[in-house]
Amino acid sequence: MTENQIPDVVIARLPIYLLKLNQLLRDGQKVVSSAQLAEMIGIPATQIRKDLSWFGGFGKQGSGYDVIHLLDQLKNILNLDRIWQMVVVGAGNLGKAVVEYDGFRQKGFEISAVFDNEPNRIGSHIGHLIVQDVEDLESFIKEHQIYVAALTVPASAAPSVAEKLVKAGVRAILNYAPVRLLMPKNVEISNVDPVLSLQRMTFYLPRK
Amino acid sequence: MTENQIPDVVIARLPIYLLKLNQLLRDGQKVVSSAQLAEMIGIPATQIRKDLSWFGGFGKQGSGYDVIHLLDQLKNILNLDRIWQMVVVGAGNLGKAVVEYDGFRQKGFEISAVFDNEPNRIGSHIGHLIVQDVEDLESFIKEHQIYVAALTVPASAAPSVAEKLVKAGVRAILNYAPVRLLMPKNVEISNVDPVLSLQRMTFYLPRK
DNA sequence: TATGCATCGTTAATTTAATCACAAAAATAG
DNA sequence: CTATTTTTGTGATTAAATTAACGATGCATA
Repeated sequence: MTENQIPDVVIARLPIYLLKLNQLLRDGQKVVSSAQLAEMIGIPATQIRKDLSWFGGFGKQGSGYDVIHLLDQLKNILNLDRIWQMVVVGAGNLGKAVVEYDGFRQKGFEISAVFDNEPNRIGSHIGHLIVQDVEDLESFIKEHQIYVAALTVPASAAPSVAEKLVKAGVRAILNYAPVRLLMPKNVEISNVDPVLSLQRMTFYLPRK
Repeated sequence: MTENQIPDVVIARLPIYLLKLNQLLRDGQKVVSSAQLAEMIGIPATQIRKDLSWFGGFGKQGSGYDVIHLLDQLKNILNLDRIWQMVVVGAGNLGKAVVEYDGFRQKGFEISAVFDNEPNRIGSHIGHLIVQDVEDLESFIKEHQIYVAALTVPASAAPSVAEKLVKAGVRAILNYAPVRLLMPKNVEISNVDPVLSLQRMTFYLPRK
């Protein structure tokens, strides 16, 4: 039972390749070598080739990778050859910013509903959406078969809301709350905490 | 010259410990063992001990770590025993959200100015700040000795603005633009790109 | 004060990831 | 058509990170 388990770090790099390939596509470049891609991204070429080889050979010896073909393949691998419906829980400033940010839709993540528990927020408009009562969260997720959610509630509320999301069927959570959520291992979680990033970087700064 | 180089991954975990310790402090817990901390965070206890041991022994055998003391030590290690002044470049929706988010200030990162290049934004108010002309960015950074910046401009503008920041003296950039910025290695960069996180997670989702 | 238990700090072992090195394939030039 | 160059894909190697193991130390209890 030696399952060909692909490392997480490899998966995490694929979206970066995707980003760069999209840029090359816009620039009208048809073919790219691992060396060129590597230089643009700032990692070794051999790592790109190794990463891609987990999924088979996408390149052509002597010339490199066809940009469009590699893009298609990566989208396929990452399950990005479809639109993902997504709910946002928490309609405060952060939730509002997430809903109004157009980058999600552009990349295939469509926000189909926003929820909150505060009566004065429920019913208000954010973009083209109307904030719904978090009471209706679970039924909405089940009915619309939602697998992806963004969590923009305060840290104190995050664990219980996350649990609700998972119970209803969500399998990927983008967590903006400054807490670490413990999840069953069939649920993916990504933490968006810019403060943690800053706190990491200050380690390397001169001590004034 | 066998410099005791501390791995990046270790540094990246310290802010997570900090986050949890702050929570324990608020909960009034005085002492915590590596095992308890580990369980709360969801990583092995031995990793926490190993990580901390890079910086010396902070714990007491038989009982564990004094929460306040460990907090102090970690803050010290991460250079968080001070306020960091920070500029934000880009006063669009994202920049506005960043400036209005109170979490930075609460954790010791004070936003001291916002810049943009659009004439109709320059002079407008965001929170208690007035949007300044990006022309004045470099002189401001030099004059106020700013080392930290958040970049909330469009992807197309990000590389040139980043270069300006670095030239003026910034050494840590929180990059919200969906591009990979190549930086000299004495400059730290953290990318905040929730779409990349989503694209990573969808790999693990059932294929519909 | 002595005994047992809890927990750290650290060295060693194991696992995982990154890099090297090169054969094979395709393109290009002569 | 052949030689040369380019570039991939991958097995082998090296490096790095994680995990395990355990001695040493402090605490609690009788």
